[in-house]
Amino acid sequence: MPDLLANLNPEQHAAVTLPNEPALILAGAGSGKTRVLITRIAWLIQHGLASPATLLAVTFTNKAAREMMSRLSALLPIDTRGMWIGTFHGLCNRMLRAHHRDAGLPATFQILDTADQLSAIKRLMKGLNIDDEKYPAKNLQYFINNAKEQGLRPKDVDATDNFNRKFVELYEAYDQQCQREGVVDFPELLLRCYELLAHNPPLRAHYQARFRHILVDEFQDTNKLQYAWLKLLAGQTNSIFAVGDDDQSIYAFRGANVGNMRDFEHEFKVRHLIKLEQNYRSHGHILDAANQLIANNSRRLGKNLRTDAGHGEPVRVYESATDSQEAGWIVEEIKALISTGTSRSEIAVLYRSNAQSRTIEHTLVNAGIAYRVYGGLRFFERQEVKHALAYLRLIDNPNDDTAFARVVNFPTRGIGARSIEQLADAARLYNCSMAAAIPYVAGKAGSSLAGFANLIGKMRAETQQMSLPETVEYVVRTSGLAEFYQNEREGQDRLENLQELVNAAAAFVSEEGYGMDTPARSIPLRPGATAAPELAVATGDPNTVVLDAPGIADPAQNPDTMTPLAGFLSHASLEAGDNQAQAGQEAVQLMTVHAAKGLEFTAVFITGLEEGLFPHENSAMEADGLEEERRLMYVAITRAKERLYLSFAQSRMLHGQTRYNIRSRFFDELPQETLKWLTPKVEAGARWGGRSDNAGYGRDWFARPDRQQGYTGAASSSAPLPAFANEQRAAETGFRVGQQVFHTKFGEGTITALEGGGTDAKAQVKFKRHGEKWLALAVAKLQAVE
DNA sequence: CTGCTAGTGTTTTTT
DNA sequence: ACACTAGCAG
Repeated sequence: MPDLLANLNPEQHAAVTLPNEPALILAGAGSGKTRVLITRIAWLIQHGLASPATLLAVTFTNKAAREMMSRLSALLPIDTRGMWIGTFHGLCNRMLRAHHRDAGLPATFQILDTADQLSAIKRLMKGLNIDDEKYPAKNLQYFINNAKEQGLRPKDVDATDNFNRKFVELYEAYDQQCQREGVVDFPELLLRCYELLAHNPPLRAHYQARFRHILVDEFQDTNKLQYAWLKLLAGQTNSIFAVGDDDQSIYAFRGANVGNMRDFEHEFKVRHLIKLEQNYRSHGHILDAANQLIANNSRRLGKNLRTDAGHGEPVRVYESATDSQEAGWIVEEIKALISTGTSRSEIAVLYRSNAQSRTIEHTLVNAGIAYRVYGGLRFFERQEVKHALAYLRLIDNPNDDTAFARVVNFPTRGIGARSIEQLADAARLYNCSMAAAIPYVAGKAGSSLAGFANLIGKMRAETQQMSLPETVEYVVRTSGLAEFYQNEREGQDRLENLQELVNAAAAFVSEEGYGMDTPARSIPLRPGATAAPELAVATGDPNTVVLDAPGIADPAQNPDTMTPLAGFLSHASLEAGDNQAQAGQEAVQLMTVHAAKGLEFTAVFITGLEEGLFPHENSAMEADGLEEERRLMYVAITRAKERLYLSFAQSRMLHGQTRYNIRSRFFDELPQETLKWLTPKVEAGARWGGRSDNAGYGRDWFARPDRQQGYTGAASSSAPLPAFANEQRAAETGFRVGQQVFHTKFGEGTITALEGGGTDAKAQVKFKRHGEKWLALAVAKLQAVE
């Protein structure tokens, strides 16, 4: 029996061996959070306190779920496949498939990803003749998802004004459309599952009796609905083992509610609150910086990281004039790091927003340094892959209008916008799907549509006995997609991706344990399994089935669980694939701070540390926005193991305009003794002439004279804006940065910087012909050009 | 039906 | 700056 508890520190040990009672583990960055979670599960099983079937472990990402399963099976010789370890959405999908009738869904219900959802909403609004100017589809999408994540159906939403009433009305129409088409969006998976349990006492009792141990990772990221779902599953008797870090809560913008941690503590009367504060990642100075920064936040649960490693190196700070200079310096440092033996993949360049990567990428390319950027299109989001999936979806569920609209004329088969409009009208008239409305369309349009219907019908018939990979290959071929991309000049990559989709289907079949020949659209009984593991309450023997609630469908006998095809389509929606280019390559890592959460690197650059950028200006308008930015900075700092660089630039190109920024307030919140300024530290007031505070925060950076200003929110229009440093100078010197000026000798130019005050005031001017020059305003005769 | 142009948006992101 | 989309001309 492996000693699971060896090498755990006292807090980790205590957390792993807690009794089965509500527990909150406050796990600081780099404190071995995942290890505790996994060891806890293994320990429960090893000591007979739980069986794999009575455990439920929830994560936010598939990556985290996979890591949990692989590390768990490394600790204990168990098959993690049947265990309820997964993402909120994945687990809800599983439950809804098993009980789709109770949930009011067809067996083949399909999942709309965010893009599918938006096109479904656009289609709906078009049909209802809604003015997209007045009610933008994107806003409606946000409104709907937000409502669902609060657990609100249309009838529950408080419609305070006509505008909101319209949104509620559209929300209702959207839900009806989804229901008719047999599709669910992401938040619907959770809400539907929540309602399934809430409205079905025997089913709820069944799952409550089953999941004696509920473990939640990244608890600070849960939203209201996810927390409500967890409470429902826990019931009165079960406990939740929640692991999280309020200081790393950086997803409020997508509905995460840190307050859930406090609520959980009170509502579950948590007696076991354990803080993991021993950090195994970073050197001392880095942790000191993180600790002191985050201490500026209020309403924390409270935590201070400590390390046994020494102070290590100081935190290096660099100021540059421009963003390209900043990039140049980063590249030089990277070269130096590489030459002293640091692996490229151990170096990360972090930024607040994606737009910042461009300059850095350019500079890296020119220097010939391999890098990789996180983010971007993922495999199942590629258009050719989505096209192929749409055909597969239509085979399984002809009512899926989103899939129908996507491929009815792709590859082109003479079905134009007019025909599709006619068809949509007919579908609305008969309240049926577009596929079902085809017979009602007359004329030429009708016959070409009938041709498409025949194609889908033929595909459905001929794939009846095919395995999943065969089905995918057949569809890619028969749909005409393969031929289309074959003939397309730039279609080679897309063609390869379609082949990759066939491979993905084969991999899926093998990973899920289906027989390779299992027909894609039949309900399989997995070979080797005497029954589905889902409802097997194993008491020692994992193959012993004890259905502890009579009348609850056993997925093994119930023809209502997922077919390989439905499973694959779910998989494609729920797991869009890797979004990192050429994984595994020895390359410098470029990513946003958000994307860096959970990762660690020997050397980390945090770039663009400027007011307006980091903290981001938009955060000033949001409640607790600044605190979230600070947590983000905290996450960024704690990624570094040995060496941390902080940099900022005086000017930066953004959205085609040069912006002049002052350094981030975060510099003032760090312990100065840990910082080593590589460029002279200029006191905040000095550059701009006597101001010591960080003015300028919250300014509307995007004001553009050539474009009409849209609605920017109440906060920006009603609250008086603080004075902006450059404007402050403008009042004293009569000039401002960005201003066009004329000089008798150098001609026309633009002011790029202002410095000093009174008789010492200087301006840096970029002349069209003579380059950049510093001019003393008292001497040079600069004229403003209007 | 395809290809161009004008217009627009532009923090962070998973499912 | 740049990428994406909607609308329209060919």
